[in-house]
Amino acid sequence: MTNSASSSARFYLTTPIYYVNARPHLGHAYSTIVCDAIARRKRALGIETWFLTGTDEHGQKIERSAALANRTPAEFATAIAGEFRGLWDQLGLSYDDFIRTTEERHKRGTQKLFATLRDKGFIYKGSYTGQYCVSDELYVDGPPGTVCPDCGRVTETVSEENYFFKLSAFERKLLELYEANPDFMGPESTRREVISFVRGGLKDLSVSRTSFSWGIPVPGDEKHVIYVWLDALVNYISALGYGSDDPEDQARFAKFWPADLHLIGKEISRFHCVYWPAFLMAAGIPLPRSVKANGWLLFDQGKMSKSKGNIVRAETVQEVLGADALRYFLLREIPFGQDGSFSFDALVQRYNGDLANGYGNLVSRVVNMVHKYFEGVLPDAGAETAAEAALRESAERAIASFGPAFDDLNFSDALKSLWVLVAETDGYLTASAPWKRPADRSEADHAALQARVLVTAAKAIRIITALVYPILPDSAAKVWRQLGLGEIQDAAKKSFLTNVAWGGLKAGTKFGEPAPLFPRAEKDAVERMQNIEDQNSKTVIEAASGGSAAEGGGGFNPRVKPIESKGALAPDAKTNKEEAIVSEETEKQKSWDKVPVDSIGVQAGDEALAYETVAQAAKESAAAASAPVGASAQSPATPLVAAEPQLAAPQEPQHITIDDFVKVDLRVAQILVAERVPKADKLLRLEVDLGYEKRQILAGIAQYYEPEKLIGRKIVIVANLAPRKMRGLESNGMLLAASLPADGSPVLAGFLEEVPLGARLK
RNA sequence: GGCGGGGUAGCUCAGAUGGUUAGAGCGACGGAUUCAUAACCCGUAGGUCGGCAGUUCGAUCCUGCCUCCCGCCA
Repeated sequence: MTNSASSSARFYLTTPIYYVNARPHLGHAYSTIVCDAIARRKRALGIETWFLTGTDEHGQKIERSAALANRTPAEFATAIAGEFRGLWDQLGLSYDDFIRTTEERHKRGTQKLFATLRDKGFIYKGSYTGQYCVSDELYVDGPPGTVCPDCGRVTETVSEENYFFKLSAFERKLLELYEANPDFMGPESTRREVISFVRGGLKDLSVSRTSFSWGIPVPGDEKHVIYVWLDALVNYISALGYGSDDPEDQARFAKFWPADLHLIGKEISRFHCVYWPAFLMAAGIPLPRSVKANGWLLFDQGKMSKSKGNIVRAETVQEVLGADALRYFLLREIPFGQDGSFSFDALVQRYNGDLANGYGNLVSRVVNMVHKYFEGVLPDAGAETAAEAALRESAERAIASFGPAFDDLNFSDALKSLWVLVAETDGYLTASAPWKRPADRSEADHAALQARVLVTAAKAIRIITALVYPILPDSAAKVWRQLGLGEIQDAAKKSFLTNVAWGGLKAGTKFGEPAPLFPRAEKDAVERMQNIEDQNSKTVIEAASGGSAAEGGGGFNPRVKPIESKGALAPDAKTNKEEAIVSEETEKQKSWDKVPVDSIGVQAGDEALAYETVAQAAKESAAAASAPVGASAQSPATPLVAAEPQLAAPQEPQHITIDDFVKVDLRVAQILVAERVPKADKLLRLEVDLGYEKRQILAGIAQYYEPEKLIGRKIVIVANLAPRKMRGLESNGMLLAASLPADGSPVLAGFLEEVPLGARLK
C-alpha cells in the first residue's frame, strides 16, 4: 500500500542506502529498480515525486575495509559509492537525489537530530558494563564468558561510557502506531515479526561508539561517534534538507516529508519499523507513512556454475538482454515481499515467453501489417463488431486491475493482468486473420476488416504500453514511437496515466518503422551471461590471491573480516543477522544461496576477496561492466569439510601450477574445543590452535566423530579459506580428511611424527 | 527453546468459511496456421494437494501428532 489516500499530489519514496563495503549486485539493483518503477508511475500520474537513494558509508567495517585496501575510509567509500551511482545511471534509474552519509548536509542533519533528541531528554549518557563481541561489534546479554550468538566467539567484558536512546519509553507508542496504522509496515510477515519484537520488550539503545572514529561525531562530545544506524536512518530527512538553514532546503523538507514509502529489505525492517519511528517520535518529527520490505533473491547456484560465482550483477543481464528485461523479470517473477529465486534460465524463459514471443511479437505483427496493408498510416477503424467490443472490454478490465495491483506493490499481479490482454489481443488477431481474405468476402469488406482489426489491436497495444511504461521504460518508448505517438516521456510529463482509456489513436497517424523490441534470446544467452560472471569471478580470485600475499606476515588473517556482509543500511553490528545466509549443504539437495536483496549479501569470505579489487578497479575505470563484484571465489557449493562423500577420481585432470598450490595455506592445528552445533546433525564446531592464533572452524563430521574424542588431536586445515557462516557460526578454515569411497565417511588427516602447531604443509 | 510462515502438476505458484471432474502460467507433446521475433492460435497433463490419526455423511481445505523448509526472537 502506498497510502494514496494520504499523499495528496506528492510522493516521496526512498530505497535503502547501500553499505559501501562491496560492489553493487543484483540484490541492490532489485530494490532500486522497484523504486524506479514506482517513481515513474507516480510521475506519470501527475504526482510530484521525489525518489531518493544513496549510500551508507560510516562504521568500523568501512574503516577496516579501507585499511586493508590501503585506502583512507573516505577514498574507499567514494570509490564504491561511485560504483553504485554509476550503475544506477547505467541502468537509467530516475532517482532525484543520491545522498552519501559522508556529505556535509547529512552530517548536519544527523547532528541536529542527535542534539534534538538529547535536548528533549531522550538521549542520556550512561555506562555499559557487559559482554561485547569485538569481532562483531556486538553487545551481548549474559554473564562473563557468554558466547557471541552471532559468531560463536567468546565475548569480552567491557565497560564503557555511551550515549543511550530511551527506546524503552516508546514501546507502547509503537504498538499503538502499528495498531492504528495496519498499513504502516508490510508485508504481513514483517509486520508480525516487528510487533512480536516490540511486544517482547524494548531496551534503551546505545547510540554512540568510542572504539572507532569513522563516523559522525556526537555534537559537543567529539570522542563519540554516532551509532551508524542512527546516522544511516537520518538520510531520509537530511537529504530533503532537515537540519539546514537554507530556506530552499526547508521548503523541500516541508514539502516532501513525511515519506510516503520507505522501501527496504526485509532484514532491516526492525531498524525502520522500530528505531526510526521511535527516533522521529522523540524528536517530534512526523512519521513516514509506510515501510515496505522486499524479500531476498535466491541464486540458483546449482545451475549457474559448476564451480564458482553465485553472485549476479545487473550489468551482466543488461549487457545480454537489456535493462528492461531485468526490470520485467524482477517485477513479474517475484511476488513483492516474498523471496524470489533468480536464475539465468528463468530469466531467459521469462524474456522469451513474455517479452519476445508475447509483447514484442504482438507489436511487431501489428506494426508490420499496418505498413504492409496501409503503408504505415493508421486507417479509420470503422464500426465496432462483437469481436472488437470483447477486446475493448478486455482492455478495460486490464486497466481496472493493473493500477490497483501496482499501487499495492503487487507488480506481479499487475503484469499478469496486463499480459492477459497481450494474449487476448494475439488471439483476436489470429481469429480475425486480416492477412487472409476468404473467397466469399469482397475486397472492400476485407479492407474494412483489416482496418478495423489493426486499429483495434493497436489500441490494445497502446493501453498495454502506457501501463507498462514504468516497468519497461525503454521498450515502451520504442513502441510509442512505432505507434506514431511520439515520445512517451512527453506523454508521461503530461500525466498520461491519469486517464488511460480505450481509443487515443487517430486515423491518419503515421506509424514508425517496425523494429525488434525484444529479439528472441538464443540458447547461448544463458551461457553468455554465465561466462561474464565466471570471468568476473576469476578476476576476483586472481586479485585476491595477489592481495593476501601482499599482506605479509602470516599472509592471512581471516579473523579480520575486511568487509562484512551487511544490510543495505548498515547496522553497527547490532543484530547483525542480515548476514548472507548460506544454506547448509546437504547431499541430496543442492543448496541455494540466499542473498539479502538489499544487502551486500555476499558471504563474508567472498567479500574478503572482493575488497582487494576495489581500489584498483576504481583506478582503472568507472566502467562497472568489468568491475568484479564480490563474486564467490569459493563456490558456495564447495564442501566446507573435506568429507564430501564422493568417489574422487577427477573426471578431467586439470593441472595446476605450483603457484596455484602455494595459494593454499595448509597448516597444522590442534583441536582445543569440539562440540556439536545445535540443530545441525552434521556440523561440529571446533576451536583450533594454529600456534600463532586460535580460531573457530566448522566441520561436517559430526556423524563420524565424537566431539570429545577430537580434543587435543592434531589436524590439517586450510588456513586461508575465506570465512563462511553456517548455522550462524563462522568457519575460518576447513579441515582435511580422506573421503572413503564406500560411503564418503571422512578420515581426518594427521601425522605420524610430532609436528609443531602452525607448521605449513608444502 | 519460544513465536510465526510454509510444504498443491517437471518448474513457478493460485485456490477452496470442507461437498460431484483441484486450477493458471511456463516447459513438454499433438494439431492448425503464416501477418509476426522457428512466433501466434487450438488441444493434450491423470498431481496420495508433506506423512499418520481423528472429527464429519464427506477433508487437500477443521483438530492432534509427526516430519521437512524458512523467518523473527532468546
